Amino acid sequence: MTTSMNHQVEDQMLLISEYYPGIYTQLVTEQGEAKPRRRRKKNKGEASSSCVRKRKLSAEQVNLLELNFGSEHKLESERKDKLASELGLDPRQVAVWFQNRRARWKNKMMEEEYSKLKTEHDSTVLEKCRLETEVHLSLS
DNA sequence: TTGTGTTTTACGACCTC
DNA sequence: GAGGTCGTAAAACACAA
Repeated sequence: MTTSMNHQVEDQMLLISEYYPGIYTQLVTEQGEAKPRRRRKKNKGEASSSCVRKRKLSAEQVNLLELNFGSEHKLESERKDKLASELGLDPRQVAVWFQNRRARWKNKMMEEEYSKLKTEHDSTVLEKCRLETEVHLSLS
């Protein structure tokens, strides 16, 4: 737990734009023309037919994954294979875990950035009000 | 219990390099 | 073509009523 806390602090010290330079522009398509994504078909194949249910990763597996994510958010294939064999997982699972983890991290960073901007905005509005009152008083 | 909201795992579609 | 993001399905989990 303490290590993941350290990673959280490290995370906060990095600017989100360093990792995702196009983070904001990616949200809006060019000309605002959003192409509707096609719906994913349900996988009637492997998972359901072979009764392989989605299972949660163990705490140890998650710990090791978090540790790796803390040191590097991107996953090269060599590292992916190594991690997968260490954890007894499919390399695909490791890749998916990293994808999802990056998405969660990005959301967290966005939330932090939003609340930071909101605080700045609020204090600016307050200052504007203060200055307006000051001008008002000096004119009357 | 069970209904409901949230989180986690997984994947398809699309994008970028 | 490999590996990324995005959006979403569905299982797993938490928890109030």
